[in-house]
Amino acid sequence: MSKIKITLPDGSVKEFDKGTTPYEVAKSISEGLARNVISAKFNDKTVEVSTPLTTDGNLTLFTWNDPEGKKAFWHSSAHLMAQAIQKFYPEAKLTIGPAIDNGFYYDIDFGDKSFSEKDFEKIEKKMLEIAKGKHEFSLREVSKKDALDFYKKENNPFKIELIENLEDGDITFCDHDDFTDLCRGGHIPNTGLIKAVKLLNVAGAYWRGDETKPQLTRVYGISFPKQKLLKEYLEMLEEAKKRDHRKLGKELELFAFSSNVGQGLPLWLPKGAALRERLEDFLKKAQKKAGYQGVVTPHIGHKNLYLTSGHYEKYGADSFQPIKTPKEGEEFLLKPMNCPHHIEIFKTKPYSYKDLPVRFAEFGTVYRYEQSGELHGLTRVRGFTQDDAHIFCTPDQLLDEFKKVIDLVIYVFGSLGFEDFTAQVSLRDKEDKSKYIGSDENWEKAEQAILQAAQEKGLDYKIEYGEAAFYGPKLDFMVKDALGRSWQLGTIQVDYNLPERFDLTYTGADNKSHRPVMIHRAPFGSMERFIAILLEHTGGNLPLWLTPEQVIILPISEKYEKYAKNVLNLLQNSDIRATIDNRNEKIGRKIRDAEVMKTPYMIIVGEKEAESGMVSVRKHKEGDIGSMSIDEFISRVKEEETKDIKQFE
RNA sequence: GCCGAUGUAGCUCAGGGGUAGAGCGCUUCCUUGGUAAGGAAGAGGUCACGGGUUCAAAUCCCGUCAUUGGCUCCA
Repeated sequence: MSKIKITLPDGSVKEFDKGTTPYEVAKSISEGLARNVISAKFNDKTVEVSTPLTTDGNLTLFTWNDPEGKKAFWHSSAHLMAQAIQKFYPEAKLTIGPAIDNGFYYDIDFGDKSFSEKDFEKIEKKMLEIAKGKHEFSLREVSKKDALDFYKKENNPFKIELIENLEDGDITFCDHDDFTDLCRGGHIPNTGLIKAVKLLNVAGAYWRGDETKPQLTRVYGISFPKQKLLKEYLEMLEEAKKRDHRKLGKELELFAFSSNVGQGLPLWLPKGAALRERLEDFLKKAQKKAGYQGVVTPHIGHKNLYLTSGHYEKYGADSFQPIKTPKEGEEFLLKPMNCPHHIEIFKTKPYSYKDLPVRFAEFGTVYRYEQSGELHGLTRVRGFTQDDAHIFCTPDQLLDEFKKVIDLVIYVFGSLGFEDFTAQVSLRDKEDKSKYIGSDENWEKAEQAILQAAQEKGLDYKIEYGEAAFYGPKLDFMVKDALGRSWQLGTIQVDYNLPERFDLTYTGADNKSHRPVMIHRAPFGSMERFIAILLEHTGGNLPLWLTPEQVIILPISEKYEKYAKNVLNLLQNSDIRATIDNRNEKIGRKIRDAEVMKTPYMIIVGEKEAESGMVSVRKHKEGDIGSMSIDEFISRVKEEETKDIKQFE
């Protein structure tokens, strides 16, 4: 029998009989690995653990602890779920059922039947029941004709469409138990490994993600090889709910919504407004150092402005509609972005190349008509404030300016503890250029500038095609919320096109007119979304320099209120945000309430303190940290307040 | 916008064809208490809104609005 050489990830090469399976390779390494191996990759192609290997190559074995292992596990679970669902809904037409980051889903056309959460329990039960049968997943090749015949018999147009787009010879079916599905592979050995199952939710999803195509029912679920892991996962979800910014915003009295004002229009309560202001001040300070100049522009702009910019053509129909002046019938739009206004500021005077770059910054509030179903807490709203700025520079300055903005974004993120962001370079859709304005040449230059800047800054970025703005490519900084959903916060965009549309010029050293390049940028992205994500990351335990109330003074009884007031004055003189809790409550109660409100420091004052002129300090979550002089306490707070914030250089 | 779910007191929620409940919060009184909930009394709700079915609707049905999980979208 001929032999094949298998290279393992550690570089070791072993010889096996031709036709050896990954499972057998695992077994040759250790029994334990063989028990746990659930998926494998051979020469960068996902294979089944039972696939016979017939050539030399690199083999990687995966267990549940590898992301690839989980993927195979969840993908297999999707098959199982589809099978269980078809037991109750024989007419349901299956489409696709992939693994996702946390679990799996299957998109199913239930026809005129409906499927809802009420059905979850019976499906879960059925899945576990089938799983116990330890049915093997086995992959087999089928001809295109046979595959089409199979689904024609089932009258499933979705699978037929999928198969029609596949090459003959490249089509495989996966069987387990009495269930067969079109599938390219990547399964666990058998259903028996699936020990715990939970369906999570149902949602509508368009076939192939296309709004114009039929809507299917997407059933989400998750599964585990141990019951305990499911329990832990559900507990994790519960914990994440506690960090939901919508819940924290209510509890900490930061913001609210009112249907009388309108959906997606946040109301900032005093504590939230003050929090925003501190963030704004923080950025303003850094921007001042970086050579930005503040500007202020109105909340509306003439429709012509957006006709010129191209925004009207692109978004006009999906925006809040123009406001008209009563007599002249002139049309104004609520501004959906600040760029055209800043461009008009640039145009108020002629520029020499010596004047550039100019950087106009504004915390500009904008209004966008987001479809009602897209609104989400503070992360997706209809009225929000961008920490916006536009840099107008010469083409020569572009790279350097762009890199400086990257520094600023990273400074902002670092100061607020967002270490695990993803940098995403958003480029044009290669296939469909009609969605964008401007020449190929301009786009080429702009995209190259971003890529070069990102590389030179050593950013670990990924490229997404089709995610660019219509006027230029972007570098986006994405951060996840408590539930792992990714949100774009900071953004930097290069724009050769709007300067052209608005005919912006500066005079060069050659005394000729030249076209400046624009950088659009917002390190926070928007105040609303940034604060939302900040709350979810900190669980509401904001850093001391940001937190609404830094210190609460808790008198033991009303006898010590006078001393408490003295302490309050001293703290306030040192710009420490403090209040007194002078309710007629016991100290234990006051402490509990302050802990619940996540107030970082509690000062307890009673007879001892009033006599000695000291304060007893308790730190949130940590408890009593002893007594100290008021001066000592003040310097402690001041020190902690500044330790998170380094100056922007 | 689409598919699904939800909407009961300021908050968190239970209930459910016969006219409204709890805990917390709030008000008043008692208590002046040393590191996570002191005690008592009281006020507070056209059960989101609009229709329909019914002798009777907060409850069932339809619509609207809002919230929410996704999809689509995101200048």
